Amino acid sequence: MKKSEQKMQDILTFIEEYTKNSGYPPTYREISANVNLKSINSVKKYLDRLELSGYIKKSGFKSRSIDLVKQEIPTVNFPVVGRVAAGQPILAEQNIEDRLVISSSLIGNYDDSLLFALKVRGDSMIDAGINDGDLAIVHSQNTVENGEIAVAMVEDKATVKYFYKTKDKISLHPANALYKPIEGKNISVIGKVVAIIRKI
Amino acid sequence: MKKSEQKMQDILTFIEEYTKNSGYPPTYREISANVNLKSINSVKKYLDRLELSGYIKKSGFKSRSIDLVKQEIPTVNFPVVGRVAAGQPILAEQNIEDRLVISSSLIGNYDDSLLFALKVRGDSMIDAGINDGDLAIVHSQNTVENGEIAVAMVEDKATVKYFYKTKDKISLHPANALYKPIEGKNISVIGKVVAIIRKI
DNA sequence: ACAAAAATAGAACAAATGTTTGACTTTTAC
DNA sequence: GTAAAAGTCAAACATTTGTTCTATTTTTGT
Repeated sequence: MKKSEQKMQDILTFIEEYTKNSGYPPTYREISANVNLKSINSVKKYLDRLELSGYIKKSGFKSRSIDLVKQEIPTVNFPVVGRVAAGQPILAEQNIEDRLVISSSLIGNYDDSLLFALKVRGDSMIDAGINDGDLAIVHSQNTVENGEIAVAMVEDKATVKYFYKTKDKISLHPANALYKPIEGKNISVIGKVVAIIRKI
Repeated sequence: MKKSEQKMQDILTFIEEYTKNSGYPPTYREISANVNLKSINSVKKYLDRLELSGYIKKSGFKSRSIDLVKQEIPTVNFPVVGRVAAGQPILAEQNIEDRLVISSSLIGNYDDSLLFALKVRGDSMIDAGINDGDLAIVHSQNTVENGEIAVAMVEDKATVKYFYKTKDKISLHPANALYKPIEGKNISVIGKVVAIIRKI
């Protein structure tokens, strides 16, 4: 590696760290002081190269206007809801216990604002690999396809089950021989389980 | 709400958006032009208030030195490794297929740089709720406690199993009656499974 | 409605920051 | 090894940018 390429790398690293720590990018002089370059002009030349190479973007004559064109990992940000009370909207302020972030690629291509997480209670879905205490990532929707895992409200309580619908009724199937399917008209789907997360 | 409090809110929002879009914070004049304030001095007074209230931090006389004291959700960032080849270090460049981010709170209190993820192959751990295709988040370590779920190298292949050690041998137990435990001396633990993620 | 307090405006100022220039030194490529 | 290219340095410059000051207007609390 050329000596100057190493310096280019050093400068880029310094900009990244500085920006992360401060919340704003460094000045040319701050860079020069930290990468062992006594000339501000040298810094400018390196920054010009970094811009040409596509690592940063600058806006001429503006101070601290180094924009790192970083390849951030895309994420989704969603609330964890605690008890789901009937009547209330699920995402009401008082239901939200926490907020989490995960890579978008870990779930499907869903709208960020329609996602929420719910702690699974009980072992009724254990044969589907969903254990008591697992966190279910749920996409809010009023209907799901047959065979998909749904979150549904049954007698004012949220439950996670396989969803099946025939022409005359809806049934929720557990994945555990110890439990019986739930059937009835008074079942409303509130979402589809799109991912499961378990802390071990 | 007081009129000036609304303006304070507007300014904070503008700073957040500007910073997100540009990668660096706005100048006083840019703020003044965008929140309908013709005086730069007014902007300064608002920023002073915002700093007193703890919403931002400034460094006197520095340009664009508005640091948003945002309450970011803490995350960990780790690689997804593909095939695990024997001999090579697991985290070698060529093994890394992707990088993911998840909230720190979803795993234990582990060192960011020792985490990696591995796609689970087979159904040998299905009774532990770990299915074929699940993503195991693994903490690199050379030993685990009895009963914990480990990633171990067996005949040059990585496998996920319950770990048990007696005084004379190590055994790896599947969670599936169809499989038999693996025993032997030629077993090396490379990590402990700390979380499971499944995309449905 | 009124007085006090707060907010706004405009201008001038000083510090900082990016740019340019030219000479010198080191590195690179043959 | 040598010449060309690239990198470094220092200084001067122009622009941007935060700060300060004073007067005026608007808002607030009673």
